[in-house]
Formats: sequence, C-alpha cells, structure tokens
Amino acid sequence: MPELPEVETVRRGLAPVMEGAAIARAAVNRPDLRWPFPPDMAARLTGARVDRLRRRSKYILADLSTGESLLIHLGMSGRMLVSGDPLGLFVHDHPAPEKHDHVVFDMDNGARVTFNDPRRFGAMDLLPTDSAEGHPLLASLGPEPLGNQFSESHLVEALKGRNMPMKSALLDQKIVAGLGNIYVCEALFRCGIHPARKAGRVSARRVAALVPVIRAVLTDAIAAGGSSLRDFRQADGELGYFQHSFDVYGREGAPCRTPGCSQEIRRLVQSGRSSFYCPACQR
DNA sequence: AGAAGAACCTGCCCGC
DNA sequence: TGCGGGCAGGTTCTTC
Repeated sequence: MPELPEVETVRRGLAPVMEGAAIARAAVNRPDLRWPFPPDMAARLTGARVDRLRRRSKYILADLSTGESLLIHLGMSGRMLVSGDPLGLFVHDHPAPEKHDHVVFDMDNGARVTFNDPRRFGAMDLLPTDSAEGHPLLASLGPEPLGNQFSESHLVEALKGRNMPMKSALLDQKIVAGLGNIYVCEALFRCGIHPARKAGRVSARRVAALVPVIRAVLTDAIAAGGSSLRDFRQADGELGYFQHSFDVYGREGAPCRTPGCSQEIRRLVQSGRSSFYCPACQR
C-alpha cells in the first residue's frame, strides 16, 4: 500500500477532477472492503459536491457539501483510476469495468473515478466533517511528519525508554503518522541507524537527526510522485504506486550505495515484515 | 502496558 | 502446465 507520499500523490491527482465537482452517480459494487461500508453510502454521496480533498496520514478525506466527509484508505493494494476526463489531464478513455473495481464515482464534469483494490484491505467511511479528527481511525494518530507538530523533542520523548526496535517504533502510527515499511527503511539507512536497534537506546542526538531525514525522504518521494503524475497525463489515469528508486528497500544482495562502502544490502524479518539495511553503514 | 504474532485478502513469482 | 510456498507498500485484534 501506498505510504504517505503515494497517498499524497493520489490526492493531488484526484483534486483537479473532483474538487468543485459533484458526484452525479456513485456505484458501490460490494457491501464492504475491510469493513462494511456505512449505511446508504451511495445515496449519501449522490449529488454531493466535493469542496476539498485533504489528507491525514495515509487517509484521504473528501469534504462534501452535505456536511459529511468521505474517508478513503487505500490499504495495501488500493488504486484510483481517473478516466473520461473532460479537463484533458488524463488521456485514458472510459475503460471496461475491471475485476476489483469496488466503487465508481461519475462526477458531473464527466470524470469517472474508480477505486480498485484486489486485496480489500482498503476502507471507506462517512463522518461528520466538523468532527473528523474524532473518527476512530484518526483519533489516535500521531503528528504528521511534514507538519510542525513533528519535532525533534516530540520524537526524542516518544522513543525514550522504549524497548521496541527502531523499525517498529517508526512504523507505529501513534508516534508518527504516515510512514510505512519502505520509507522507514530508507530513513534509517540515511541516518545510519540499524533497524533492530532498541529505540530507547539510540542517543537523543541521533534520534533528533532522524526528524529532518524523515521529512527529506518523504518530500523527495512526493516530488517523484509529482513527476509521475505528469507522466500519467500522457499515459493512463492510474493513481497509486509510482516508479521511485530506493537506496535499500528491495535491494537485498545489491551493493550499498554509500561511497566507499563495499557491503551488500541485507534483509531482516522483524515482526513478519522485511527490513533492508547495510550492515556496515547502520549500527 | 508493551511487544510479538495472527488475521484480514488476492496476485504474482519462483522452484519443483 | 500445475501446484505449493513465499512474498507484497497496512492496520487491527489477540496473545503473551
């Protein structure tokens, strides 16, 4: 699934065709994704204008003219397809319905937005816009890594005395919201911290150094997503993952990219999830 | 309370 | 060609 940069890229791709437009028709093709859809979801969406698309962590929130917001999570395999686009941003034509097209919005400007999710770990819900942050899925999220709340002192405080591995700590959405497996690996590599190192035993100085690195890793990835969006305009309307090069993620056995380092990247399984790291550069 | 593991699903890739 | 095993970017729930 998309981590924060991919979700932000999806949001940016959807905004031009959805913001200011109304949902003329909503097709809900199954009763649930990870959880049941809210009651009468199609009816509650039909006729609603999308005033704004925003993002909180890995969730997209569509604020509607009805006073409700549509919450969207892409899970592991969720994608958005934009087609029939009258603005000329995407050249893809109306595709035939495909397997796992679970929800389809036809906007009153002629755009069609299709949510496709093979593994169905994704989710959609409707909630009152004015109390969105109280939603169970959002209430316990930590600070946005690109926002002011995510500071050196916050991270130092959050990791103090923790016995969990650094990898697990940065994946914990209560500590910082939006990182996933890929960008945690990349941030730890850039900081020279071993993924298995106990969080409480990394010096405050090194923990603090992680904060700007996390921001940079995410900002770089969002920039790469932006360039992939321009490519979509020439290819198809598919929004989800994008081509991006990583220093360690997925590179087991490949040479470390640190100048002068001759080690190979290794893979380690922690809590059932792969971590990639350089045994020489990360301690 | 904190940390590790299982569970939720489908698809793809590899080796036999 | 088919089948089994392992893998996948998330999150919650259960268990220890």
